[in-house]
Amino acid sequence: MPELSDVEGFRRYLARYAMGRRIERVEVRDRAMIRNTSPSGFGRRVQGRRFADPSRHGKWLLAPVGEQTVLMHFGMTGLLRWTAGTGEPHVHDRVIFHCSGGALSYRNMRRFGGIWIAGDDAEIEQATGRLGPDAFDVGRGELEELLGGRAGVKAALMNQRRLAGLGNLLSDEILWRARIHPRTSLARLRRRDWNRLHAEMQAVLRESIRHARVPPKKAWLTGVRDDRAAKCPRCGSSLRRATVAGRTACWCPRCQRGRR
DNA sequence: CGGCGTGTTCAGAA
DNA sequence: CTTCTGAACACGCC
Repeated sequence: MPELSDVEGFRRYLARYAMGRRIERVEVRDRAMIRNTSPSGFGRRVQGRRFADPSRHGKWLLAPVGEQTVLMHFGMTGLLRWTAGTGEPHVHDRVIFHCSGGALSYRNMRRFGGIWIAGDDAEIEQATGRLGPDAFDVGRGELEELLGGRAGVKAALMNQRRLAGLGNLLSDEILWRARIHPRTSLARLRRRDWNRLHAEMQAVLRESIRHARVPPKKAWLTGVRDDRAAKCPRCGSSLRRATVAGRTACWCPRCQRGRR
């Protein structure tokens, strides 16, 4: 699930339900999900403090709690749930922040990702690694500078050190709309390609954030890509899929002409 | 049983 | 250093 737009949804969700609440107790149901300290050390650093206004950088959610920052990464199957905190937890609730008036669950089926605690910017970077600027904030000129090089365009879009937040679905959607083949080398992009790439990136992100996911609309690649024998929503050609940059990419061989 | 997936990381190679 | 590939991680669903 989680790419930039999903995590932005989680950020708003946390702000809506948990912000301002005092953390009474942290229930660590899977200690492997607390990634850079022990469950008890984690608890000591956040218990008795309140969730403040959360932020997001790429696919990372940063939730200030007192002087500390709780960092969450959602892997492929993570999400947040706010509950009354009184019933049986869900099987995949790995960490539960019991607050005054409810509980925030970090749920994650496949257990990729996890939760880190950081006391300053250096510790934040230790957890996240170097991240490029958030994709939603990047301007047209900046995009070309950030992605400079000769990598394939899909690989570059998904490289979190260059540009933070885009994953497999978002990069495919953006490239499909911009009519650029995912294997095209950055060095081959012309000015008009860069213009479309940036415009479509902004448009896709804006609409995806509005839906808190990449919307599976039939007019979008994401709405049809999972069907067998899927057809391009724009021209009706059979979509092609293959491994690009280590992921299963989906594209239209007619709209997105291949150019190495 | 085998294959697959909206993510990251590491080793190894070109 | 850059870039790419494959494997690993973990779990549920075909």
